[in-house]
Amino acid sequence: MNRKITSQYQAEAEIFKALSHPTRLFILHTIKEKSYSVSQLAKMVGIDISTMSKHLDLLKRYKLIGGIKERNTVYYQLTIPCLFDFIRCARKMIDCSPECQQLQCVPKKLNQ
Amino acid sequence: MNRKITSQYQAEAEIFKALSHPTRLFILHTIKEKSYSVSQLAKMVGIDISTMSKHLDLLKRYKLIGGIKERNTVYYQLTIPCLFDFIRCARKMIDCSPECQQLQCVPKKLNQ
DNA sequence: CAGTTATTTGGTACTTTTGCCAAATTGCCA
DNA sequence: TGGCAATTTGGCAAAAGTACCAAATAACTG
Repeated sequence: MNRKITSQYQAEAEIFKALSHPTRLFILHTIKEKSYSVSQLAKMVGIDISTMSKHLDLLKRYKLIGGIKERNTVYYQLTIPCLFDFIRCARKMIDCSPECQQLQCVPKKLNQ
Repeated sequence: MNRKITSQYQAEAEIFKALSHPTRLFILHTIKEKSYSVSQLAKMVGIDISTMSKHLDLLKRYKLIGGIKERNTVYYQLTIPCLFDFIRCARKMIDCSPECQQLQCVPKKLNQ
């Protein structure tokens, strides 16, 4: 059954993995309003340009962002507008715990 | 600035990381309707019980699931009901690409 | 209490991810 | 064409994640 589960959830897991690094979340939030170049983003975060390039490449591979080349600078921008509906959704979930307690949707008997 | 970004997006990134493994997504979907024990889940996936225990522990650390002990078996269940609103939301995003093309929300000039 | 069952923890090996440096590539401009 | 600027790629080392086995723990049962 291992194979079956893998194929079913692999793709989904990979998207989450793409979103599972602070720098990449920063990128997505930062280029939401305005495109930035690789070196601009690298400077903002304080990491090597090549490292930033690789983060951007990863996001590009999952079609979350895309780059537009002007002269010899690549400006990155969001490809999927609904990405932020999603992230808003994620935050709602993350903040859910207290709400959950109000709504009493925590399992009745939790061992500690 | 590195520090600032880390603190701001670290927590969010960690939640995504918790969701970035096929087995853990399987767990969440499987215990949605009905609680299962560690060994039951391990058998379904076809991995070692100790490995499954560690996946469950990770999800528990992020308060996504909780365990109820009956006799000497621990049954795991979802803690956050809105988790699936979120996952539905994630799937919508993942399936977004074709929609996006219809809606022409792909950047105008994408270099390949 | 001794044995059994279920889970967790510790240890180890393997793989993947991340980040830097250096080198290669691409495209502009004099 | 030669040099410059921006980005990408390759290589390596450190860190993190994953999976197994074996041992430890916890809780029931005779």
